[in-house]
Amino acid sequence: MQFETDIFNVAFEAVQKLFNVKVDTERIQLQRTKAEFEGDITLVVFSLTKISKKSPEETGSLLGHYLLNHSEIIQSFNTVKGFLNLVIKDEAWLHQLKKAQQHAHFGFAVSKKPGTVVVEYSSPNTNKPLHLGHIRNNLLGWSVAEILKADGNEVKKVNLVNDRGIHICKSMLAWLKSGNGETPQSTGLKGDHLVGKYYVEFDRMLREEKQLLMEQGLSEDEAEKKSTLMEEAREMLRQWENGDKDIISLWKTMNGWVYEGFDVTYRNLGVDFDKIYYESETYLLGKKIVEEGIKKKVFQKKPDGSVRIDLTEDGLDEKVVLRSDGTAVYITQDIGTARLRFDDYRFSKMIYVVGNEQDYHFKVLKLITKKLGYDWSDAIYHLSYGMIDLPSGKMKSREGTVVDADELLNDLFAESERITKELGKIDDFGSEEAKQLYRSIGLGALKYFLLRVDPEKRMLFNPAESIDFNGDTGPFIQYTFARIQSVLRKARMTEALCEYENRQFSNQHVINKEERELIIHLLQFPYVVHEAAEKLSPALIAHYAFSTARLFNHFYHHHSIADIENSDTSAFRLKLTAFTGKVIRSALQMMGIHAPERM
RNA sequence: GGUCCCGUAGCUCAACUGGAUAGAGCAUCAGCCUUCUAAGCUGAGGGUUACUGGUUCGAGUCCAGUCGGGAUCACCA
Repeated sequence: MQFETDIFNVAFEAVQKLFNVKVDTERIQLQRTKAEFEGDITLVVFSLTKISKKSPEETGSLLGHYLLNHSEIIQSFNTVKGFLNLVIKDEAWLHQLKKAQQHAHFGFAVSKKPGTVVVEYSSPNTNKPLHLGHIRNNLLGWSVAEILKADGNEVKKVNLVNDRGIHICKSMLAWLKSGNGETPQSTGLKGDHLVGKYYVEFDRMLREEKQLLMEQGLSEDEAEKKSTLMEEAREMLRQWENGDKDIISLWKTMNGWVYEGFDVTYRNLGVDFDKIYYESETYLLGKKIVEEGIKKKVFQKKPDGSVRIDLTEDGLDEKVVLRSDGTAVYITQDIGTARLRFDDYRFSKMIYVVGNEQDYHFKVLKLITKKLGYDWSDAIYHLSYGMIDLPSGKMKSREGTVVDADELLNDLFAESERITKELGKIDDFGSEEAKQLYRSIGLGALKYFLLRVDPEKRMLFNPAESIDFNGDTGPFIQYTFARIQSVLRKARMTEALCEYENRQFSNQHVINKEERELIIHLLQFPYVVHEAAEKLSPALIAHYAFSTARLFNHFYHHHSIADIENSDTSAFRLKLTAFTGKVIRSALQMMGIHAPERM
């Protein structure tokens, strides 16, 4: 918060002088004053009454007088119960505003922090197309990485493609059995969708087989074990790990289709990576580490051939790290991948953006790396985000209740086109320019919708209502930006005002209520960015961007910015408007949302 | 069953390390475009923060219990 340290220091000194005690720093609590009271910053004095041995009102009043006399920036104060509300001088705000406006990258950290932060996100399986849940993951990961960069961190975005394992074999097997040589070219299907079709097909065939077995009196578990299809899939995985030429070749082909499809979706979403890891390239290292771990007695080889780790003492269970047939499981490769990453980046922190359904997995991963003696184990952090629910419940790919990423994007682009055309504000745009705008508005709606919610919390998406373009939405913020640019454009074409950028205002410039509120809010931006980075929460940026837009619109409707008699006031307001635009653009940028000049 | 997470307005979400009268948007109702973009602005109604107790100057926030929802405890990922 702006002026926090200034006031803190004087308050600290005040307590010492007035009550003759050196206080613990946490006793001095500062916060923004609530809107319904007069003041900008509030000192909560309850915790100081024990020291002052006076009533909260009296304590506040004594401190208030001291602060008023010893701080340059305080205009006045009032006490309500145990709250000491401080009014900061307008000239102090204006002074800060001037400094902020001169800042080339206001809101972004000035100095670099030591160390490298690795952010893993996306991490798709190559057996099915991306859905809404993956979109939340991608946008969260991307945005968290950008926010960390803005806060001065060296950041590497990495993706871990889960390109091997039993699930891929299922798609391959189904394609071999009933694919008739279909390809993306022959079907016109996007590659990831084609492969996904066969993953679903495998599941259908398996259910059929299990049904037959269960009719013979087997339980579901037994049926799964007895299933010849499952056995074939497992056999395929063994052949794959043995490097069987045909299997590898088919695997390469089908994964290739998926990657082409993913690339399109990633491009649409505007996410990118510094490095892509493939499980097929890390699982062997994982297996090697497991072998070493057996010697170190971290893992135990069981009579059935499987390798396990006993985590019961840590409150968890016994965990398999290698199957009895020697093949690797999920955690095996994750151990290898983590180690490889450390060798690559020597990270000071590694953030895994992965859904909360895997909380257990990451507890295990952290524990295993710890037991293996890796000191970077503590640097592992699981950014665990909530699932997206539909009104009907959880999304399930097998039951076809998923919201497909590509479909959703296209729907949003179409909706944005419809609304834009209806409003008719960009009728002079060329078709390509218009198309770009439809995309950026559709994406703005989607990204804001997903990022505004606290990552930890699960959220609800209603396909029937889809995503709004009015109110607390991305397009509202984009619209406010476009409106700002429009005002500035007009002013630049006015002879009396075109020089507004070069005009300097005095700290004694008189400001109104709406301007004051907006200025104070704008000056919070760097603190918000810092907090968002600490909490790894793009939601804080989203809320901030929204309230910035709301405050600006409020100001806009109460005062005329450009066409007024007084050119000093006008120049001041134009500069304030331009600065607001800059802050909004930076905030949107951290969420990957484009700020359009017109819409 | 064990472990963990969640329950805030009709709906979707806020509420800084415990702080003042729990805030926004959507939806509903009533207003505002001869003026810088109405994807906007102004106003109204809407709450026992699931429930019961406790901790204290103060609890949506912390603790215990109850009810309701979810995740996980795979030789799936």
